[in-house]
Amino acid sequence: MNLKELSSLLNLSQTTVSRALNGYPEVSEDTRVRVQQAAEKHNYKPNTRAKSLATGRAMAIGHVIPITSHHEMVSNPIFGDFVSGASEVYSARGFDMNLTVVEIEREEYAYRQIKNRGSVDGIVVHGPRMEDSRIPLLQEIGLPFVVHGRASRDTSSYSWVDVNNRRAFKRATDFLFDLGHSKIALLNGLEHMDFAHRRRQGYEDAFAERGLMIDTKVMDSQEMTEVYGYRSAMEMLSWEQAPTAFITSSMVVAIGVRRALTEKGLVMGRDVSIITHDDCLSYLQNGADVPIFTATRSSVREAGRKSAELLLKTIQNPLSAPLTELMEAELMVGQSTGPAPRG
Amino acid sequence: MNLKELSSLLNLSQTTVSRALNGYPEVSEDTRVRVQQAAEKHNYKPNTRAKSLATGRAMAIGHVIPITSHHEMVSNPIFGDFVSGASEVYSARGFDMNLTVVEIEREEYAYRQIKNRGSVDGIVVHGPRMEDSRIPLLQEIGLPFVVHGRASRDTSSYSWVDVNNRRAFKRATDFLFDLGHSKIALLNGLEHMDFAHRRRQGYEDAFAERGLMIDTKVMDSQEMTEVYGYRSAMEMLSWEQAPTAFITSSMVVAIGVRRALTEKGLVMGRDVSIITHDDCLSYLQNGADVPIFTATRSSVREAGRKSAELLLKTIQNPLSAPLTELMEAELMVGQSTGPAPRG
DNA sequence: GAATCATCCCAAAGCGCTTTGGCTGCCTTA
DNA sequence: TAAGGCAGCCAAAGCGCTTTGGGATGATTC
Repeated sequence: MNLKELSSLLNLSQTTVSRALNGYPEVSEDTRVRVQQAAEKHNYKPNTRAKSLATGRAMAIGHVIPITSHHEMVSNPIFGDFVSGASEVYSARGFDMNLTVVEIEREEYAYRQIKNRGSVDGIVVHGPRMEDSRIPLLQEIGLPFVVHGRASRDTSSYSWVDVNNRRAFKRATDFLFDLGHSKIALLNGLEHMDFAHRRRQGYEDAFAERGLMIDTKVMDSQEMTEVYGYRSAMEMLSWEQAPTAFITSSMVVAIGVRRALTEKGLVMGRDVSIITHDDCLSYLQNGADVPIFTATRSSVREAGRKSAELLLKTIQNPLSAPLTELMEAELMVGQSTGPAPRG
Repeated sequence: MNLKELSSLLNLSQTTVSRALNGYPEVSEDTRVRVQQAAEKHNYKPNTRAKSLATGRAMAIGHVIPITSHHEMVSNPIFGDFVSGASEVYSARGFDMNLTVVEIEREEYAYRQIKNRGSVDGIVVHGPRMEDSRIPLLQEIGLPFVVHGRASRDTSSYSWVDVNNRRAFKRATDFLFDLGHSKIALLNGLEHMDFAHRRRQGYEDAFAERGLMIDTKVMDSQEMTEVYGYRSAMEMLSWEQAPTAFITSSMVVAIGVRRALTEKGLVMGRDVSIITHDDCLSYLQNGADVPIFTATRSSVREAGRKSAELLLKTIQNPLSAPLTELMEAELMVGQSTGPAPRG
C-alpha cells in the first residue's frame, strides 16, 4: 500500500493524505481522522527511501565502529549496551540506526562515503583517541556528530558525552590510599585511547596530591581482556614488592586479576584489593545486592541514550552551539577492597 | 556532487554516466574510463536513497535485536561479535546494516513496519525461541530472512545458520563421563530459547546412551550471567551429593561458577570440573595458549559472516530453496577438567 | 549505392514521497 | 452586494537515481 493507492481509495489527493498524516493544519479534523483510520486499517507506512529523498533528511543515525585490521573490535564489550541505549531513543523518535564496522585505516574514506551517500543525518563517533582525526574530518565535511568520549588534544568545539573518568579514577585511588594501600597498580586500557589517558591522569592526580612518586612499573596499559588482567597481575604479584591493590579499567580485566589471586592463593579484599570501572553491562552485572568488586560505576547504556538525544538535538538545531554532557561515576563499595595488609 | 552535475561536467547524459559507473556494456571503454576518473576525482557517490528508490532494492540488511521489556538484551554479549562478522560481508558487498532494537512484545509490529517502510532487503533473526512466531510472520509478509539458530517446533523450510549445539553438549557430557564424573550439573540458558533446548537434549542424550537417569535438581536454566553461575553453583555445591562437574552455556556463567569454587575453597580441574561453551568473543578469550576452560568452541563472529553470506545469496536468488549451514563446535581441552575425585 | 547492423549515446518516464503555489467555495464585513 | 479572508483541498514539480525505448553515426554486407 502506497500513498497513491491510499489516496485514490479515499478519493483524496496525495497532498491531502500526506498532510493529514504528517499533522499539517491545512486539513480538516474530519478528513484527518478518516485518513488516519484508513492508514491504520491498511497498514500504510510511508516508504522511508522516498520520504527521505523528498525531505532531504535520512531519518537515520550512523554508528561507526572502528576495528583494527586484524578484526578485533576495539570497544566491543560495551558496544551492545551502548547501542541498545541509543536505539531506544531513535525508535521513539522514528529514526533508524545504521551500523558500519570499519577498519581503522580506512576510516577517513568511510566517513566521506557516508556523507556522500547521504544515508544518515548524523553519526556517533565511538572510541575516540587522544588525537583523533575524525573530529576535524567530520567538521570539514559538515556531517553532524556526537562523540562518545572526548579527544584531549582536540581543542575545537564539538558535541560529546563522556564519563568523568579522571575524577572517577582519582576517587578510586584516594579510596585505596585511605585504606592504607600505597603500592597501587593500574591496569589501564590502551593509553592512546582518550578514556584510558584520563583515567591515568586521575590516578596520577591522587599520587601528586599526596606528594608521592609513582612507580611506573606498576602501571600497565593494554587491550582490556581477561587474559591481560591475569597475566599482568601474575607478573606483578611475583615481585618482591608486590602491589597490594589493583585498579582496573574494566570488569573483564578485574576478573582476570581475580583469577591470578586465586592461583596465587591470595584472598581478594583481604590480601589484595581490587577496584574496577564498571560499565553496568547487562550480562556482566557486578554481583547482586552487594557488589563483588568495589567499582566506579557508570552505565554505558545510559551514555548511549544521552548521546542519541544530544545528536538528535544537534540535528534539529544545526546552528546551536555544540552540546556536551559529563556524567559522574558512582563509587560503589563491594567485597573486593579492604585495609592494606600489614607489611 | 550528484549525477546531474557530474554528467554536465562531462558533457554526457545522466544515462551514460550511470551506465558507465554500473558496468553496463552500452558504453565505450574510453568513456567509461573518463567517467570513472571524473567520479573518483570529484568523490562522487550515488545517493543511496535515490538509488534504492529507483531500483527497488534498499542495499541494506536489517538486524532485529529482541529485548525484554525491562530493557535487558537477550543475546547481548554475543551480539557485538556477530554483528561485526556480518558487517564485514556487507561492506564488502556494498550493503548497509540497519539495526533495530525491539521489545519482544512489539516484534510483530516491528517486522511489519520494516517490511512496509522498505528500508531493508532482508533481515537476520536473532535469538530464536523454540516456537517462534517471527518465522511464519516473515514468510507471510515475504521479507527474506535468515535465522541465527533454529526454531525446533517450526517444521517449515527456511534459511538458518546454527551451531550443532546438541552434538557439542553431548560430547562435553561424554567427555566428563569418560573422566569418571557422574554427578554432572548443567547450567543452561533459558530453555525456551532454542539453542538452550538443544544443548539440554545433547546432555540428555549422553545420559540416555549410558542408560542413566538424570537428577533434574542438577539442571538449572536461567539468563546467562555471572551471578547466575555463581549462585547456582554455590547452591549445588552445598548439597550432600554435590556435583563434581559443571557444564555451562557460556564463559560468563563459567566464570561465576569459578568464583563459587574459589569461595568454597575448591580447586577447579581437581575438585570440580567445568566445561563451558565458548563463543570466541574477542574480549573474553578463553586463556591464551592453553585454554582456561575446557570448552565446546564455535566462533560467533564466523556465524555472523556465514549468516550474512546466506542472506545475500537468498536475496540475489529469491526462488532458490532455503539455505542452511550447521557449524560443528570443537572440543578444546583446557585446565578446568580432570578425573572425578574419588568419593 | 542502398540496406542492414552494431555501437554508442540520449531524452524522458518513473520510483514514492513532500511541498509549493494555486484554486474553490463559503463566511465575514461594511 | 461586493470585497476580502480563510478553510480545505488539489495539480504538479522535484528529490537523485535507474531504465526503457529510441536515435544518430559509421561500418558492413549484398
